[in-house]
Amino acid sequence: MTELSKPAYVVLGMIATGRRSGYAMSRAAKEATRHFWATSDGQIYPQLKKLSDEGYIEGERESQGGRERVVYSLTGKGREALDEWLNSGAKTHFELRDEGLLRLFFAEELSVEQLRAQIEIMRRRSRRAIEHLQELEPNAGDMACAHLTLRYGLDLHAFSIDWYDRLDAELAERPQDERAGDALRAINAVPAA
Amino acid sequence: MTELSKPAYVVLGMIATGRRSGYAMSRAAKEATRHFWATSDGQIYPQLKKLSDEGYIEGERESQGGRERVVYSLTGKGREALDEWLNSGAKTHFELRDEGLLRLFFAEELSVEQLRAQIEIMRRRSRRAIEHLQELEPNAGDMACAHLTLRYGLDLHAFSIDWYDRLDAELAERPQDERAGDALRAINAVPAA
DNA sequence: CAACCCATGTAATGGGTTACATGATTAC
DNA sequence: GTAATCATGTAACCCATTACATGGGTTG
Repeated sequence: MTELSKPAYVVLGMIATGRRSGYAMSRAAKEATRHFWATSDGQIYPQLKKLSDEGYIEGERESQGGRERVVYSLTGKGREALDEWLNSGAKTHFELRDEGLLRLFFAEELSVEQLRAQIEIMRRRSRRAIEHLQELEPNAGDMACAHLTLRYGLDLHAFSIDWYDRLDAELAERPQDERAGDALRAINAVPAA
Repeated sequence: MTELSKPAYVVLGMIATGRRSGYAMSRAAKEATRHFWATSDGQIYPQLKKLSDEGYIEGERESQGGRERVVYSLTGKGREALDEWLNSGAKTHFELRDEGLLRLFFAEELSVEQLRAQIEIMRRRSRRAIEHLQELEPNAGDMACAHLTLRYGLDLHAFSIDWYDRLDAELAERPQDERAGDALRAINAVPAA
C-alpha cells in the first residue's frame, strides 16, 4: 500500500470529522487548520476526484433546499488508510517559516533601535494572530480536537510574545545606537539576572 | 523598485553576515536557518547568478590553497535592497506546517490511549529537535544573531514539550479506552485545576 | 437588486526539493 | 587509498497558491 499525499489525508480526515462536502472542507481548512497546516481549494477539489477514482471515498449528490452539492463518505479502504496514518509511528513533517526570525538572523549590523522596531513588528503580528484565533473559537463548535489545536495556536503566540518581551526588555537597557550584534553579545555574556 | 524574492534576501543577508560563497551560504542555510527558514542549493546557486546579473552583488573568483571558489560582495544597490527589507514595516510571512497537530485535529474518534501515543511521538520529535539544535550551537561562533535565533528554536520546542506534557497529564487521568473527543470535552469542562 | 455566501472546479504560475552531475582537496 | 568535505551547478519533478470562471440562493 503506497502512502497517500498529505492533502489526501486532509480530505480523508475532514470527511471522518463531519466536513463532508468540498466546500465544508474548504471552510474548515481556512478557519480551523490554516494556522498549522494550510490547504487551498486548488488541492481539495482535485483530491476529491482522485480519491474517489481510487476508491478511498464515495460521493453522493445531494440537493438540500435547491442548492446542489456532493457529500462524501469514507469507504472501508479510506477508513483504513486514515486510521493507519492517524496511528502511524512514522516521524511527522514539521516546518516553520518565519520571515521575522530570518530578519533577526541578519540583524547583526542594525542598530539596537532598528532591531527593537523589528521585534515590535513581530510582537504585533502575534497579537493579531491571537485576536484572529479568538474570533474563530466559536466556529469550532463541539469539536474538541478543533478547540485543542486552536488552543495550541493561542498558546504558541502567547509564548512568542513573551519571548519577544524579554528580549526587548534587555535591549531597552543598552545604548539605542549600539550595533545590535554587539548588544546581544553583551547581554549573553551576563546570563539571566 | 520591485521587491525581491525571499531567497534573494536570504542570499543578500548571507553575504552581509560574512557567508560570502555559495557553499558557505548553503552551509549556513542547513545549519543555522533551516529550523525557521529552509533554503536549498537549488535556490541559492541560481539566485547568485540572477542577483549578479541584476547588479545587486558582485562575484570574485578566489583560489585559496588550490581550491577555487567565488566570493561575493554587495553592491550599493544590493546593500540598499537588504537594508530596506531588514527595516521594512511590512507584515512578514509566517507559516507553520505541523503534521502532528494535523493528526491531533482529526483525532476525535481515536481512543485516549491512541491519542496519547501520538502526543508521545510529538514530544519525542521536539526532544530530538532540541538535541539537534544544541549540537549546532558551537557552529554559530561569534554571530550573536545566529545564537539568538537558535535560542528561539530551543525555547519553542521546550514550550511545545511542556504543552504536550500538560495535555498528557490530563489525559492520563481519563479511562484509556474512552473516545478522545469525549475525554477532551470533559477536560475542558473542568478548567485548569 | 446588489452584495454576499454557498458550491465547484481549472489553469497558469511560482516556489521549492531532490537527485543528478562533476571534480578537486584534505584528513584518516 | 578511500571517505569526507569543499565547491558549484542543473533538470525533473512535485507541491501549492492565485486567479479565473461559473452559477444558484439568501439577506438586507
